[in-house]
Amino acid sequence: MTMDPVLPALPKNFLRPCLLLLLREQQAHGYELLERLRPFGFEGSDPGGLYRSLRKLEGEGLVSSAWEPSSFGPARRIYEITRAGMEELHDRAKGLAEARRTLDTFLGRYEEFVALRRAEAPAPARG
Amino acid sequence: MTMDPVLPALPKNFLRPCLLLLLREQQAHGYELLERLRPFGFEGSDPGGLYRSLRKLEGEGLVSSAWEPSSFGPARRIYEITRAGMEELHDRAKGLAEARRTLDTFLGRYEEFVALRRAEAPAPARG
DNA sequence: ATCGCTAGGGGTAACAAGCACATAGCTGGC
DNA sequence: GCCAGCTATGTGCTTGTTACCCCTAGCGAT
Repeated sequence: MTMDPVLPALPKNFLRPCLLLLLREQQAHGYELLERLRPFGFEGSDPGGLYRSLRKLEGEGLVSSAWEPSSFGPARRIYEITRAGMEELHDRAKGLAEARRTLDTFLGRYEEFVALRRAEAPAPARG
Repeated sequence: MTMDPVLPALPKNFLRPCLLLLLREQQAHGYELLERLRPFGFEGSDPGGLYRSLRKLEGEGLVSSAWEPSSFGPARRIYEITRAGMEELHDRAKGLAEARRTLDTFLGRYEEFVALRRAEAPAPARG
């Protein structure tokens, strides 16, 4: 059944550009990114996927990492965006801007039809 | 390599809501939908996926179909949206509106950073 | 009958997402 | 020492989606 109330319907590989953007704003380790990802629709879940994605980005040379020995807990792997990663981010941003335009088209036509409906049948069950 | 110039990065199940919207505007057969889908970022490709999606929608009761005997070519299957399909469309539209908000967040922060950059290093190579 | 067009459909391999589970280091209590 | 609990990083497994390429069938014209 899988009955979600609204379900986000985020873009396809959205996690990757989000990570690149966040790392561009500020280098970080995975656990921290998990928190900073929330405003982008990732509800704090799935650390596994996050780390996997980070390792993949590193494998592609888009981010680099180094261990940081922590004095109060286990060592962390600090991720940093590379120059190639920034270029990738630019490209993805272009694609996402286009996706937004497409979404606008969709939502525009959707709402247009809703408005039309309302005009045809005003106050269907009222009074 | 598979280097797409921009790559659309559309939402995950975007085809489905698009089909529902198009069928809500006007009933149609598959081949026609293939054309009408273009403004939504589907470059006329993959008829297979389209038909599969349509059959699935029908299996879920969101669209219904009937054969229309054509006098000048092979018969076509005409698809029509059902009431359940319209409700599904409403739900998806909510989700997509949320996705657009998320995209706005992303692009806002992205451009913010780009602008900041430009302020730091104004006119790098300009006569 | 066969070619070419329109229309509808299937198979599959690659990839992404989601979920649970495993590992490892450190701190604090006993 | 030892165990519990926290932080931090990671792996495995199972599904879902996507993308690509191929196949069938009806019809009109040659």
